[in-house]
Amino acid sequence: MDKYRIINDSDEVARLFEIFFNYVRVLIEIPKSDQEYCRQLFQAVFIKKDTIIETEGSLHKYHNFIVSGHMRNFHHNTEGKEITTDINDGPRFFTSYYHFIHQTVSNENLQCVTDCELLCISREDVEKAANIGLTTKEYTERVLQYYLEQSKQRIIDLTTLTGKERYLKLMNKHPSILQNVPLTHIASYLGLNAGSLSRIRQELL
Amino acid sequence: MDKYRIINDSDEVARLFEIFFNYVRVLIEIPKSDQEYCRQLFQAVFIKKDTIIETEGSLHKYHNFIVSGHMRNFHHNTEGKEITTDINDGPRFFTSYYHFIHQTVSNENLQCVTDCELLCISREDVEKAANIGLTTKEYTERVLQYYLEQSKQRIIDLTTLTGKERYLKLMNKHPSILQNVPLTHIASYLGLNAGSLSRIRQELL
DNA sequence: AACATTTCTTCACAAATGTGAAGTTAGAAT
DNA sequence: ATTCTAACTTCACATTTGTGAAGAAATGTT
Repeated sequence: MDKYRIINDSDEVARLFEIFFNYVRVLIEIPKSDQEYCRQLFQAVFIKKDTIIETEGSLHKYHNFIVSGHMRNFHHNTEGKEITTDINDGPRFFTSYYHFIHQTVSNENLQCVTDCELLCISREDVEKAANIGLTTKEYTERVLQYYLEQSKQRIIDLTTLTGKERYLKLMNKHPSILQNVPLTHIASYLGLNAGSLSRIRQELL
Repeated sequence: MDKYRIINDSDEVARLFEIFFNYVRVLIEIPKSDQEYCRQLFQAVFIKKDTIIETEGSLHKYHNFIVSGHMRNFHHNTEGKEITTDINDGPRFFTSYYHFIHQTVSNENLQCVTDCELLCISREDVEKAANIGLTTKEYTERVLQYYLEQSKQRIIDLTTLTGKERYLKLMNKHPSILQNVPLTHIASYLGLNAGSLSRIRQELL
C-alpha cells in the first residue's frame, strides 16, 4: 500500500475543503473567488501512518493543512536522539514555519503519526497567491502570530509547571493526542523522560 | 531625580542613532531618506534603573529599542508571583510583541533593570511609517521572525537541557546579563528556583 | 497461529530541583 | 556612619525527575 495517495474523488475533496474553509473562516473571511482559487492551489492527499513528508537536510516544499489526523515535528540532537518539538491534530496548519519562510535547508522532519488527510500548497503557489493580491498575506501573518502566542505560552508552562501539570494540561486541551500519539513522542514534547511520564500517568489513576 | 529624561543633546542623540542604524543594518539596508525620517519618529530617552515603562492592564504604546542597558519582561501568575519571561541587553528591540501587534490590553510589564538609553517609537508612528512605504514593514517581519526563532530555541533548551546547562548557555551568550540583572529574575527566566540557581553557581566554582 | 517489533510499564537507585528558614552580604537611603 | 532593605547564599530535607534494565502488553507481519 502506498504511503501517499492523491485524493481525486470530488465528494471527498469537497468535504476536505469544507473543513478547511470552516477553520480558516474563524481568523479571516475569504471571498468566494479566492476560495475557488484555493481549490486549484491546494492538493488533497491521504498519507499513511508513520510517513515522513518533509525531512531534515532538505528544503521543505509544502505548507500543510491537517484536515484530519496527527502530525509531529522532530529533529535529531547532537547525540542523535529524536527531539519532538511539536505535536498537533487537525484541523490546523502544520509546517516547519521558520524554514518554510526562510527557504533554508531544514533541520526538522514532519511526520504523520496517524493516517492523515492533508491539503498541501507549494511554496511557489503561496507566493503566487500573495502576488495576485489574495488575502493570503494577511492570513499568513495571523498564522504566524498564533504560532508565536503558542510558543510564548509553552515557554511559560515549561518554566513554571511541573511535568505532571504539563501532562494534565495537554490531556485537557488535546485529549485525542494522548490517544493517538506514542507516549515516547509526548514525553519528548513535554520535556520528560519516557519512564517519568509513565510514572506520572500511574500516579493519576 | 526623575525616572524618565528626554535626551536633547544633539551629540548624544547622534550617538544613539548611530548604534541603532548599525544594529538595524545587519538585517536590512535603510536608505538615507528613511534614516532621516527615523530620526524624527524615534525619541531618545534616558530611563533610570528599576523603572517600569509599560505595565500590565494597559495598552502598550511604544516599540522600544535598547541602545544600552538591560530590560526584562515579567507578569504575575495566578498566585501573584512574578514570572520573568524575557531578559535582554542592548542593542536590540525589546517589546511585548504580541500585545503591541494586537493592540490588546497587555498582561506584561516592561522594566529597565539597569539605567537604560532607549529609542522609542509610538504605535501610531510605526503605522504611519509603514503607510508611507518605508522599509518598516519588511523590517518588522524580520524582527518577528527573529523573535520566533529565539522562542523555538528556548523551548528546545527548556525541554532538553538541565538547569546547569541552561545557566551556562546564558552565561556564554550574555555574560553582561549575569553581571547586571538580579539572580532572582534570571532564575525565573531559566525556570529555576532562586536557591537552586545559587547552588548551581556554587558547584561551578 | 506464531513470531517479531514496538510501545508501555515497572523498579531500584541516582541525580536534580524545590522549599522555607536563617544568615550573610551588599547597596541604598537618611 | 548608621540604618534599612533587597539580594544572595546556605542548609537540611522533601519532592521530582532521570536512568537503564527488565518485563509485560499491544500491535503488526508472515
